[in-house]
Amino acid sequence: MEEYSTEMETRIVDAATKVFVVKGRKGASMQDIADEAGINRTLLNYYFRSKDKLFDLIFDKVFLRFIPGVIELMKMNIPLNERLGKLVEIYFEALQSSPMAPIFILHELTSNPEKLVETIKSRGIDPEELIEQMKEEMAKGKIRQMDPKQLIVSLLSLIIFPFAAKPILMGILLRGDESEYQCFMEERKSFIKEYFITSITK
Amino acid sequence: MEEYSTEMETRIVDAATKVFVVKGRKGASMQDIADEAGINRTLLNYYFRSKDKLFDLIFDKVFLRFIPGVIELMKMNIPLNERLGKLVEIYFEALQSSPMAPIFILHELTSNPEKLVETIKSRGIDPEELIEQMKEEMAKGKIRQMDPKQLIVSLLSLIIFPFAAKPILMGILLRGDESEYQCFMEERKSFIKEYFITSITK
DNA sequence: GTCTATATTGTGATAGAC
DNA sequence: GTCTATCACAATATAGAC
Repeated sequence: MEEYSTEMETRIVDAATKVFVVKGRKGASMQDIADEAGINRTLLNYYFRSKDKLFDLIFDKVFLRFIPGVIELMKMNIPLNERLGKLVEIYFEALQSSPMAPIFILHELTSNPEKLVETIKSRGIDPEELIEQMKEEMAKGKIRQMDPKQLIVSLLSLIIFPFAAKPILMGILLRGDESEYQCFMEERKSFIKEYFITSITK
Repeated sequence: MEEYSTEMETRIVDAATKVFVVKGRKGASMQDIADEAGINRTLLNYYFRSKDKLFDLIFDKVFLRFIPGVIELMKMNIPLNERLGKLVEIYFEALQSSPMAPIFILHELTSNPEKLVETIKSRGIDPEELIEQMKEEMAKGKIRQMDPKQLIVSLLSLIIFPFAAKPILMGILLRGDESEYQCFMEERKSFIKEYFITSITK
C-alpha cells in the first residue's frame, strides 16, 4: 500500500495552488507551476497526468476551504445573532489564509458554469436550516422582518467582497498602503458585527 | 480625416467585449472573438493590431462604465442618505447591463496588479469628497458614528457582490432558477436602501 | 478590406535514456 | 523518479494574392 500523498505531490500541489489561484486555469502554464515548485515541467504530468486534472484537484481543494466550517456551524444549536457572529469569524479566518480564493472560484465558475453542479451538489451544503431559524426568530419578533435570503447574501457580501476587491480598495481608497489595508480588514470584522448583525437584531 | 469608429470596428469591439468579459484575457482566443463577430480571424489583427491591444481597449471600456455616473453624482449638492441612494441606483443600472464586469475586472487586476495604476490613476476618481461629507454629517449627529471607509466598502459590497457571485447564488440559494434570481436582484435594490442606508441614518 | 497561406512561438503531453 | 528530446497542436501574427 502506497502513501496517498508523497512529499513531491504536496510540493506540486502547493505550487499549483499559488499559481492557479492568481492566474486562473488558462492564465497559468505548466511551466509557471514547475518554476514555482522548482522542478522539471514533465514531472507535473508524471504525478498528475494532465493540466486539467491538476487544476480540478486544486479547484476542489480551494473551494472546500470554505465548506467544513460552515457545516460545523450549522450543527450548533445557538441563537441566530451568535451564529451569524461565528459565521463572520469562520469566513474571515478562511479568507485571510486564501484572500485570492473568491476571485479564483468566481472567475472559474463564470467561464465554466457547468462545473458548479459537479462541485457543489455533491457536498452537503444547504442553507435551508439557517433560513428556517431566521424565519422562526422573525416570527418571535427577535429580529427585524426581512427576506432571509437577502440577509444571508448581504452578510456574505460584506465579508467576501473586500477580499476580492483588494486591488481596487488599495488603489482608490487606501492609496496603495498595504499596512493600511491590513488595518482596515482587521477592523472590518468588528464593524460587520457591530453595524450589521446588531442592527438587524431588534 | 477618417471616422474614429467604423461599423466593422464597433462590431469587433462588441464581440470582443462579450467574449473577453466571460473568458478573460487568456481564456479567450482570437478565433472565439472572430466567431462571435462572424468574421475572419485575421481581420482582428488588421483592425486592432494585436490581441493585447484589443484587450486593453476592452478593459478600459468596461471599467469606464462604472466611473462617469459616480463622478456626476459627486458633483451634486445633496444630503448623504440621498446621495447613497443614488449611488445604489447608478451601480445597479451599470451592473444590470454588465453583470459579469466585476469578476472580469477583478480577475484581470489580481493577475495583473500593475495595470491598476495605469487605468485608475489617470481618471479623476477620488472618494475624499464623499468621506468629508460623511464626517460632517456624523459630527452633526445625522448619521451613526463609524469609519467612513468601512461604510463605503460595505455599500459597494452589498451592491456588487451579488452580481459577481451569481453562479454561486443560483446554485446554492436559488436552486438554479434564473427567474428567481432576477426577482431576487429586483428586490435587492430596495432592500439595500431600506435595511442598510436607513439603518445608518439616525 | 478581406481572404489564404504561412511563419513562429508557446504549451501540453509522451517516449525513452538514465 | 527524473531528465532530455520530441511530438502534436493551438494560437498569435504577418505576407501577399485578390
